[in-house]
Amino acid sequence: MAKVSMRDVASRAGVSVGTVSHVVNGSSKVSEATMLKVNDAIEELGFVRNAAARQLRSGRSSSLGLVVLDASNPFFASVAHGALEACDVAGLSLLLGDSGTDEARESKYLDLFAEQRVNGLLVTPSGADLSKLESIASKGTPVMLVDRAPGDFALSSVTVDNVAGGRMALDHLIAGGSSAPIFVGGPLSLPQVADRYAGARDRAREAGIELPLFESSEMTILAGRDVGERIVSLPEAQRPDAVFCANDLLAVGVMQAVIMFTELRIPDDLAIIGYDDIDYALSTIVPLTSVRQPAGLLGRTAVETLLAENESSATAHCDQMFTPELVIRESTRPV
Amino acid sequence: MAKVSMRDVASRAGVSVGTVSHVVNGSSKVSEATMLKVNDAIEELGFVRNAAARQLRSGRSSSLGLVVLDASNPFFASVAHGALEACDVAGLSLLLGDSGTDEARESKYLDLFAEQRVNGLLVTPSGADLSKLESIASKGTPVMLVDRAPGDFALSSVTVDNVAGGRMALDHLIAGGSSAPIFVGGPLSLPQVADRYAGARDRAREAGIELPLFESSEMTILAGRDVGERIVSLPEAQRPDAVFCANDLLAVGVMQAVIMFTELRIPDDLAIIGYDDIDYALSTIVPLTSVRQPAGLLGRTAVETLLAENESSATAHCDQMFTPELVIRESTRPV
DNA sequence: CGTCAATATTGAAACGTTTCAATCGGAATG
DNA sequence: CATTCCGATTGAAACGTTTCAATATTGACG
Repeated sequence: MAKVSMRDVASRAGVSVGTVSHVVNGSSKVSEATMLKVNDAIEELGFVRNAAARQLRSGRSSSLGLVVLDASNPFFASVAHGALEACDVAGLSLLLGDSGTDEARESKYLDLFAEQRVNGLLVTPSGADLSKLESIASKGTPVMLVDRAPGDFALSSVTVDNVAGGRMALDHLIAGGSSAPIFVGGPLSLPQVADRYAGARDRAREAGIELPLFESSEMTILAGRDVGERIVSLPEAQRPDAVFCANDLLAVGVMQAVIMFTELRIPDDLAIIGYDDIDYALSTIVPLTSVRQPAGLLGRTAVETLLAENESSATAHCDQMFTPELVIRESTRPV
Repeated sequence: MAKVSMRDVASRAGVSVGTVSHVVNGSSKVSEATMLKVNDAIEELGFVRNAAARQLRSGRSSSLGLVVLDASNPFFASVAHGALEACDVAGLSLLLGDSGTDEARESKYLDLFAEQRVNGLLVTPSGADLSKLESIASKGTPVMLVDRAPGDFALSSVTVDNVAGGRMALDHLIAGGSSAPIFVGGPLSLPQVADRYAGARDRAREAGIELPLFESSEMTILAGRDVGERIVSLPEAQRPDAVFCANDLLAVGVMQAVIMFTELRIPDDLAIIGYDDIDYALSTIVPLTSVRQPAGLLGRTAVETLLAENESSATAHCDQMFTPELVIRESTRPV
């Protein structure tokens, strides 16, 4: 066990502790010669700086906290991945928390991270009440909401524009000639789903068509397959010519039902468009057109914005909204 | 910004700093009355203990480091999830690192975590040379390899028995009546793939049959589809009656090729079995039989073992190997 | 050779805890 | 009333840095 402190390095190199600190941090001019001596001593002794001590003395911490709803969900995994990239270039460590959409656990992580005096907090909150986060932010720890709008709370956020995404999807379907599209997604209590539907319905109305809602119980492949079975069993006159699904998993489920139970051709008889553009989207039987959400970018931007806010110690809150991007593949008709 | 220290709490409560510490940590008997006073003061002032200071003084850290190959990969996301659960019960924080299978980045995280004086390190190493990890471990920081055997290096590990998993898969195929199975997977330089193949081939030989290898370039759906196309274009006499894929993504790809290009029925004409049992496995068109790897358990066990080793400060290294589990669905013939 | 400025180096005081020997105040005992 | 003992409390010394005013060293210049 190496318990080597700057004191040891200093005495080995024949200089003072202050000088060692300067060498290690480049905080002040040090002559070529002493620098060499000190670096040699560090090498020989295997000195490793003590983050706790430096943080205590300097007051600056070198870590960020990230609390997600479910670390094993690919979307959040990508968010974490992106956040990590940004931390990397800033030389920061990332503390990970997983609330499992449980407010108590979320709160526990918040407390834990407060003790660590993290430089900032990235949180996808579980509940509707963000007052604890607000109070943390007002005490000086920058807080950034991820994939969640702040509503009335005074917090910064990084989100993706779900209304625009919904509109985008319908735009594409209509341009491809669809005159009887439907929307699949749910529950509508999820703000993300509600917004996507709202955007899509608006665009449909502009074209003078309705956008019937086929609500799903959750956002999984199986739920999508259930809805798909409902769709294919409709009388032919009521059958849609296009389906917009609130995420890719639903779209995959719908596609499976269509292929298993009908002879309908995709996209000729029925176009399908998903949302998220997960990795599996381009690997479905008929490659899936999808509205891409930049999960990694979300994480990276959250970190960068937080750091920038920290820098400028601006008190103003900043809401950053990304515009999703349409990725056209073979499950929809070309325009 | 609340900068409240124990000193502030102490003076507010009219006691000494030491007493506050005892109240906060329950480290020594404190009378009911003072305890109340102190807790009141803490509440009023909004005191939060400073992890850096306590770590510096006590020498004990309260965090673990986890370095994975790719944080956005669902397998590692689950590992992280499991590790987090175990940290949770132990009251530890988890620092996350993502090497992207780059040894330099891995090394950078190792250094970063060394500065943080983490209580232990969980690592899925990128390269073959584990001497840096070995040296870290010998300096006193417990290191646990995750999903990777230590080979000749003196390190503890938590893995899943890939040989047994491969054997298990073939066992099931043969029991279902297969007489001409093949193996799909690659590159064989991945120890995981090589072991699965070895186990499967052994079992096949015991039954007096060969297990031809269809090597894939990587372990993705697309690579699987490529191999699938090769398989379906074989002359009928050479066509296998069962396919064992080194992971589920490959299996999905093979399945897609079979459904797209042939009239073969799964499992009657061709059985397919995958590996990992990812969430999507039960959502494929024909639900996929798979050899389940307990990713979450892997992470959780890694943390628990590491903590236990830490406790006992045992110098002996411990290799823990899980046995995978066969999950039978409709893509294989029942026995 | 003396002086001055510039540049390198030093020393010591924090930072907020934990920890432990020392002290205090009572209650119980003789 | 003096003593002993015991639990509750205190005070101060670390822990390993950073930081900054103060000092030492150097080189250039007159």
